[in-house]
Amino acid sequence: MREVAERAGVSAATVSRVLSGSACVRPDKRDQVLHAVEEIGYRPNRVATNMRRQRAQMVGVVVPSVEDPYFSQMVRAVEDACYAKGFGVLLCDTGSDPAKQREHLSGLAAERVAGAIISPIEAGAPEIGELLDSGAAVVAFGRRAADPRAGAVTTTDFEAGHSASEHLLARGHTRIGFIGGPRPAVAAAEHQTGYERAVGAAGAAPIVARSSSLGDDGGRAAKHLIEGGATALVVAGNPMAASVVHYLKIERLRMPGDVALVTIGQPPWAELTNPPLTSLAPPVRAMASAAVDLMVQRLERERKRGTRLVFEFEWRHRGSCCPGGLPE
Amino acid sequence: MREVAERAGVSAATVSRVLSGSACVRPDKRDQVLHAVEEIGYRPNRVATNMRRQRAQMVGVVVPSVEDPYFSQMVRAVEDACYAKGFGVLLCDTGSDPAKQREHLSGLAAERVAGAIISPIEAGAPEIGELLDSGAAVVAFGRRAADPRAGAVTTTDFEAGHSASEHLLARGHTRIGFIGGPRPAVAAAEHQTGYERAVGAAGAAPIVARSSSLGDDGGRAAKHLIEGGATALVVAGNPMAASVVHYLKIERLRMPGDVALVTIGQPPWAELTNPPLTSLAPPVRAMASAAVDLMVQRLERERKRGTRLVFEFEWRHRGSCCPGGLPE
DNA sequence: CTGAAAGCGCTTACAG
DNA sequence: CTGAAAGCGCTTACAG
Repeated sequence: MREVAERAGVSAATVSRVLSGSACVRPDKRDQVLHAVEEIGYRPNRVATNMRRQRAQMVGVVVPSVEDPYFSQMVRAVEDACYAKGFGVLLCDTGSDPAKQREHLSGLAAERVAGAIISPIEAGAPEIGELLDSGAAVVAFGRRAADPRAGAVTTTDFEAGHSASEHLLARGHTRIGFIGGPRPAVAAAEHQTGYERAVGAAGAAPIVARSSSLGDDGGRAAKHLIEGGATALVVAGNPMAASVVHYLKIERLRMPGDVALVTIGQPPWAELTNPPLTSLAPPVRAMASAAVDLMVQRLERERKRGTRLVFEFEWRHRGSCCPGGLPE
Repeated sequence: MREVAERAGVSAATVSRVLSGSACVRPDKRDQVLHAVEEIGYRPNRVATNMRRQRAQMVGVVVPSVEDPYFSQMVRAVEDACYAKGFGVLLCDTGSDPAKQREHLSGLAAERVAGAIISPIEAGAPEIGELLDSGAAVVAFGRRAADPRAGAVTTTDFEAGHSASEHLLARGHTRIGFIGGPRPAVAAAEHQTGYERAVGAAGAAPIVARSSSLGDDGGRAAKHLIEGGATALVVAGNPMAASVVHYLKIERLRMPGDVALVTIGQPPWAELTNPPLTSLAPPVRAMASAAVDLMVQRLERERKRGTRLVFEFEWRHRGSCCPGGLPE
């Protein structure tokens, strides 16, 4: 920058003002600066800018696994929105490991990111507070964070579990199984509660299998439930759904004949299975834009409490539940 | 940090030395510092560290779309390796848009990232040179970059196109179609050349449909080729494969009876279709670790030319090609 | 409209 | 082993 200033015959301050457009500069000087920038091939050093501003133009995105299409979509949409607003995206994949999540969260605090959009495994991790203390605008995605200062974009998870179950009950199923995600996930717990309430209200007994990891043992869970007499399954989460579908294929169990399936989640391959999957789709893209908007709002005007937004799932009636794939 | 130094009764230099472990410090002072850090809840400011070091402890990862499982896997594996080595990951999704790629590349240069792992749409984008000029260690992933200073981790794309075609020829197919990715992709061009060579050597005429976008019109391409008499298809890329499989489902065309399919790529849903997909799988995880290793090597000892590593595809013989899913 | 100057929070020769 | 001091490349009151 000094070089540019010299060559343009102005001060560094003026160069800065021209480049940032922060103040008016006489047109001729402006042109000289721009010219010098061109000649030298000057590239502003963003590290220095961040240093000066005491804040990195970046937002951390914390997810349990980018390989889950739910999160790939989310990351993609968040990246788009951030890019449009001039933020870089610092991707943190926790692999569903609480320890790794904690390290990533502290890392983001040390990095002085402007904001973070996190899908917390541990909603109550103290590092979330640390991140907020560092001045970052935090928005939880899909699951709420315990800290009230964090905003949140969530889905109607209880309702999803409930209506998926009712949908199956309405089709005459009385032995409905539930396969959900690992314990700490708040959303997964709500899916299950919704399921239990619906099934219980119908006088049926809930039969639940819960997986410890993200989908690895969905097949085993399905086997367990089906041997226990289940004729229908509510399956929450894409990796879990993949694992269950794979198991059914191997066992040559037909959907919906042998087992009816409703999945909570919307993997891109839902239409490629035979039959395609009836599912409750979370509006991931809309949620992602909303999350970034919420973050930016918090950045602009300081607020004490984070705003919470709730999105509804959308039915995708396809063949895995009722033969024709038709609703009701 | 000043506060910590005061409280511990030492200089800032000593605090820095304790925290970075860069030099020996008398144990008692060390403890005092650590204690003060604890008390104040001091969090080092990484922005300042980066500023001082003139380099961010970060690596940029540039991909056309994280939603393509090929890249989700790649990003995940790269993130893992970077995390282990203490680097943050700056994710840049270009949406296959050359202009966005250029902006992202310049952005990474401005950000003074230590390195970058890029899957270039435009292998010859001058911004790659700019990034290298900024001092970053650049490794191309899946496609080579034109600049010789960049390392590369690629696959045997020509061979894949060739052997996929030969596999189908060996099964008696004479009218084999090829559906590949958009033009600028080097890998896609090589797949096609391999296909053309194999088909040509067998005395058959190549019939090619190429998509402009990443998979959207795979169905249309398939329709075109099948109406043109193709009894087998080589399909390159996950999004393209999804689109083709979807089309075949809708048209109730059976694999491999009506159309035999070999895909180049290995989506996680390859085993969920009916029948499962015979494919040539790129060893994405191994490639990703190799890419990070290459990057770190370049970081440690300055070299003029980038190393190039080539990986082979692995056959996954399943049902979409020959009924039993058996090889040969 | 513009420049001189201070300072963001670290790290690292340098001297002791 | 340790401290004082310089400096990384910007931005921004402040004074003119």
